[in-house]
Amino acid sequence: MKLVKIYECLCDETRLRLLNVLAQGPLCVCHFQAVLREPQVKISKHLAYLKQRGLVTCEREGNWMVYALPAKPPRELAANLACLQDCAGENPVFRRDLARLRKLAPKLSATGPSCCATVKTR
Amino acid sequence: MKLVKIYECLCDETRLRLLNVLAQGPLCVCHFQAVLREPQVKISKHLAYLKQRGLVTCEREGNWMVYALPAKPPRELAANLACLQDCAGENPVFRRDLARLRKLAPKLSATGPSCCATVKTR
DNA sequence: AAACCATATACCTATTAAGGAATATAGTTC
DNA sequence: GAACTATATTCCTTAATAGGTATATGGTTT
Repeated sequence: MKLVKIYECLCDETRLRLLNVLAQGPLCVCHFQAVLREPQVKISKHLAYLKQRGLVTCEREGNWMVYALPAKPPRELAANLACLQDCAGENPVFRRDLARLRKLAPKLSATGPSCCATVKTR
Repeated sequence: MKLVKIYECLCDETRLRLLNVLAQGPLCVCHFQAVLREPQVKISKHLAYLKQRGLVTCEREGNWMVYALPAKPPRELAANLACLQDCAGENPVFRRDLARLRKLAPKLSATGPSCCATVKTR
């Protein structure tokens, strides 16, 4: 994976927020909307951008699309995601997102992918 | 320093190469030209870009402009520069740049800023 | 199969950036 | 001060990206 391509993915705030949230576990688009409070198009397009460059994977579950970080990310990606985690803790926006995610968490399955689909089937 | 701004600086290959070389120590523009084998305008403009965003500092020494990484970079920057160093080692382009820098090194002062100016005055 | 839901895509506009050619600037040397 | 050197800036063209509105797609439910 080309280093520049990784950084291109990281140089947009919305995408940083998506990746920061994803570090906590897989999530579907509608939950991203709730956590980031951004319109569906915006979220969807940035996820598509990330997916095309291999920064995230996705899987359909019924009506929902569940996005996740790659299971075995290449070295450069792993390093940069770790670095992002390291830096994101200080930023209020990222912290607020994680707070909202946590408020959502009780409704999510503890075991399955943390998504609407899982919520529904339980 | 905003995280996104850092990544904006990192998402261009020329700038990555500049920063990779700078990790070895300060350097002037003409040496960057020799190491990267890129035209002066290109180097100069990318250095200006980096400087404006605080990723590098510069100081005039006679006719030469000596660029360097900031003495005390903010946490996020330090983390990302370290990460870059960690990743760059595998990339042939970065390695080749460092090899060219080393070939230049004997001509450079061991103590002062590794630049033409220093070379001249010794 | 029709209505419905979550998500993706197409199309548009505005902004940003990259690269090159030519020229300007700041400092040095004679 | 005139010629010279290293570097910066201006101007241009081209390409990429962000964001929004509207619409399409794929799967589900009734």
